[in-house]
Amino acid sequence: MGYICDFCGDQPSLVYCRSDAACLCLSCDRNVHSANALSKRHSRTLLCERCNSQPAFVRCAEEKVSLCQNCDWMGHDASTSNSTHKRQTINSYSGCPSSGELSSIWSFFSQSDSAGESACEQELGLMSISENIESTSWDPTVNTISHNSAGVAEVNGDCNVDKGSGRTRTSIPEYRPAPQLLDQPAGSTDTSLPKFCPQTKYPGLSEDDLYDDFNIDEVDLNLENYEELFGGSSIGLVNAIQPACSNAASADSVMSNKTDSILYFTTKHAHSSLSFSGLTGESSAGDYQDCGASSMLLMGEPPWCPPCTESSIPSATRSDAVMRYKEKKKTRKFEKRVRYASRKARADVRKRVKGRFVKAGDAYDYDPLNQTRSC
DNA sequence: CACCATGCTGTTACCACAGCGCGAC
DNA sequence: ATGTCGCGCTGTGGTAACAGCATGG
Repeated sequence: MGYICDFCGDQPSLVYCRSDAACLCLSCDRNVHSANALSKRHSRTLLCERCNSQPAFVRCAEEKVSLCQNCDWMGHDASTSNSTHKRQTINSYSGCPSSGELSSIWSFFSQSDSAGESACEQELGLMSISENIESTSWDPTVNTISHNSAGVAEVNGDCNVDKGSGRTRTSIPEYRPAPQLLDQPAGSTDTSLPKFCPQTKYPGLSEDDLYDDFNIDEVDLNLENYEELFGGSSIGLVNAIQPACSNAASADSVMSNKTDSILYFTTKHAHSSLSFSGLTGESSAGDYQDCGASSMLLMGEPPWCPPCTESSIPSATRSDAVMRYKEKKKTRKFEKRVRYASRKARADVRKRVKGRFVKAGDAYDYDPLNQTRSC
């Protein structure tokens, strides 16, 4: 990733698509993400101009560079004079925005960066998460779990109203093109810094839908069933997170509300880099940084995690949400995705000894075709 | 409370080989 | 520039082995 567009391999990359884990030039970004409805839902943001590999989440007004969380920390450490630099959050976007719309989100974004209007822009030139929101079945009150949902731009500005149901989404702030200036210096990190991460979209239960096209499946590979999601096997993960959370609720209180905390983790996991299992003590925050979500595991309390999870969510609402979540999971398909049907076909008929493939002609104890033994 | 045995669940390695990708020519 | 060849790697499923956790004594 980085420097050159992953798609065309020609133009400098400018945009990072977390769904595709790809760095794209603006032109390819439009082309790729205008392909279908699912790709339009991909959340994209600018590419970090320092490391050229991570999604940027903040714009340093002084240095005029877009930075990922890691580079921001490195460059604006409290011990340096740079810590006083004014920085502006960089919102992510979905859909197929025009350069003008990008400029409206990112005041620093120059329309000259773009290569002109595409057919996609002319036809679909709106960025929106409304489609995603509509698809969610979660109660809006559940979404109040997250309070930092300003991360996604809503150009048509009606995100507070669920078009499908007409319900008011009080928890989702209206998009304001005016830049958010970060007044606090980066040095006062611990608790404040992760909270302004704009990349984290609606990390409540509705994430399930927002990232349905790719993330949840990957989560499901690791957390196959509901019992595991809500049961003890995740305790270790939560406990692993816990020591890093300087001001988070105690592990006991977290686990006392298993459903919610595991859902928090699940959605975070869905947001963060694809594999969590490889996280070791030697790993740095930057290694697992996905602009906030994953690094927050290391750096502090997630911004969407309310100080008191137990009291802020009515138990009826929670159980209602859990019930819907269970139903939804039930309807999902967890079939293993076979990439090469021909290989599967061969494996299906291959003779085995204790489950292992044997050479053709050798003795076997299992024949998938006729269930007989050769010896 | 600590320890141990038992049972259950989830993960991983193993095997052969067709087919794919890539470099060399 | 294009086609051919050879080599190395990948991925496929059932099973055993192993790890980890929960429970009861």
